[in-house]
Amino acid sequence: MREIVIGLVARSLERLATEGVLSGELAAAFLERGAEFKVERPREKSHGDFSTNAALVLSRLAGMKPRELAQRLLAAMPTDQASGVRCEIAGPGFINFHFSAERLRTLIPEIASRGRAYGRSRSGVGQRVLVEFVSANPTGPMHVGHGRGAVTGDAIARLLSAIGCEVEREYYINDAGAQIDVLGRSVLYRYRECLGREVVAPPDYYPGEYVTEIARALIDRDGERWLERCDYLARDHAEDKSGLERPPVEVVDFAITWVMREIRADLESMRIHFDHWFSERTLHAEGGIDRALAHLSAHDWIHEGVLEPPKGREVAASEESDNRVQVLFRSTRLGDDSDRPLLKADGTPTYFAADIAYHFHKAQRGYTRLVDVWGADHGGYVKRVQAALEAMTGQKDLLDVVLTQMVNLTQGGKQVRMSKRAGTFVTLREVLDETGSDAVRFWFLTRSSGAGLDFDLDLAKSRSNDNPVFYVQYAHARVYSLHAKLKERELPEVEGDLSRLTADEEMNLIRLLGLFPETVEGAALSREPHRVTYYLSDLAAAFHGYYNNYRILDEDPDLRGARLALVRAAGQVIANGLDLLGVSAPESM
RNA sequence: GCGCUCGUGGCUCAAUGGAUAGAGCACCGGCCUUCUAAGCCGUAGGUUGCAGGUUCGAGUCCUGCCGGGCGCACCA
Repeated sequence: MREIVIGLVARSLERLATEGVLSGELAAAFLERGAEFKVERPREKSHGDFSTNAALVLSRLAGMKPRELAQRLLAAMPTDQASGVRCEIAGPGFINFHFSAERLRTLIPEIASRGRAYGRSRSGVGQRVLVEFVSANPTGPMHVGHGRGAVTGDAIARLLSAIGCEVEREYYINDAGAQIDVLGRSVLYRYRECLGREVVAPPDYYPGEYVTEIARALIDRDGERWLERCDYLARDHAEDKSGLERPPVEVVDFAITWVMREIRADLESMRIHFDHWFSERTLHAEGGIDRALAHLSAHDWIHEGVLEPPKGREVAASEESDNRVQVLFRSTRLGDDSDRPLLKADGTPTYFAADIAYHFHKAQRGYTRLVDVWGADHGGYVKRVQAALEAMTGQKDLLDVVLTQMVNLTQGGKQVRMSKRAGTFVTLREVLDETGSDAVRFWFLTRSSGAGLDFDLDLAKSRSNDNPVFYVQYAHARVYSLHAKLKERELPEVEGDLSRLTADEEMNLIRLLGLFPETVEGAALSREPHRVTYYLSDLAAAFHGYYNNYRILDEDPDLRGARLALVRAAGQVIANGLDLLGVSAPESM
């Protein structure tokens, strides 16, 4: 619908320009500046279905008062009775567009014929987008926060596909680095323990029960084969960590594989599928990091220097080793507040170095756009990674980063404490088992990702109208129940007479249906899936309100057919919207 | 100290720079025994943290404060 109005305004502008209302030079500028006008949905209903500020924006250029220009535009507007669109000038020079009831009703057959495609568009055609999300370290099971990132990333990917982008999903596996050694050592610690050998907990280890499970599985596979490789765990290393050996690669791989299998299973139960699983190790192995550093170096983005310690922050006594010369990336040139280290003292790359090499790798794969979904605790890295990408590719704004805030679990109004230390750590798996994928997915998308989120376990699984997931899904199920009722009563399927739809509720419902494509496009472009969630709640409310006040299965077949057609269109849009969120649309509940 | 982020009715949150800032809970008032579920309809509730600025027009953009969250060394 919005396209129709944009088209009207554009043609009117062209006509004004070519009819010589404006001089040739002005006309060209006029048309170009015409791109700046907006067609939007007025908040105030009496202002019509759409409104444009074209006359306000272009009045200075035209040398006319806004209202005068609006008059000219209006006169040149190719609308007539048949178009079903009426326009008028209002306020300081807005042009408002009203769709006739007849014109609005044509949406119903349009939705019916487009079916699942209604809401999809082609504005993103030609874009190749890589969405990287989750990327949880393979050192333990996914927790609720990872779940939010997973759902957000997947919904963004779905939205981008819906506007015609070519989308791929990628998971970056941090299977290199110190935390992996800690994982391996944690497994060996439990391994010795399970085999009844003397053992002292190493200084750093993962305490979760899953580590013991991995250790048992390792025993099942390899028996006592690794015992002599972990003698050192019989000694205390709290004082001197130098005796800690690196765990054997076979053990580490076993553990990573085990954890990743769990993670994949969790993702699978949320119906999230990745196109690529990118291993940090392969990046190291294939020389990706050296390549990235060389690339930076060649363009003078690297220097050796000394970093100032951050001010106002306590420096742990053991950590003071300042004034050390290190290899730095000149991120300050691109607005970062400090240069960032690329190599550690021992010459091995920092995590940051690996990360920019990874993003360089992504950029070289030919995507027109990269989207990353990170936890808010990584917010401090956005600028430096973007800066590095800009330095390496010369492209600004190649990478969009969406940050997701914390999830607070509540039950019965009380907060469920999540604490690794206390062992009351709530995994995503537990929440999925408790409430199901639909509830988790929908609920995680009920807030903008930058805002904290309360997840009420009791409410999320309740079958009540206070539960937004239930409320929306139930609206969809009701459409199907009407069909069942129709058959039960042996009423004939008739086409109905759409002109019988005249009530305010009916018109409002149709208008809402027309809003769906714009909502999808806006959500995709701004990477804000919660807009769809809000939209669906609004639509479901309008649907339920209508259902409660009007008898859909009216005695009069013409009216009944028309109402059924409207309700069916609403059901289609709800199904399409839920699909964008990855939530099922049940036919009965 | 610095960076990111958020600040909107009592509560939880919406609002591509547009006209009179919207929902849902809760509250209050009314209706209801009807296609699937104790539901439905309505009223009221606001100086958008504060102060400036840009603009024809600011919750939205800029600057400075105040407050919450997250982060800040060769950890990933």
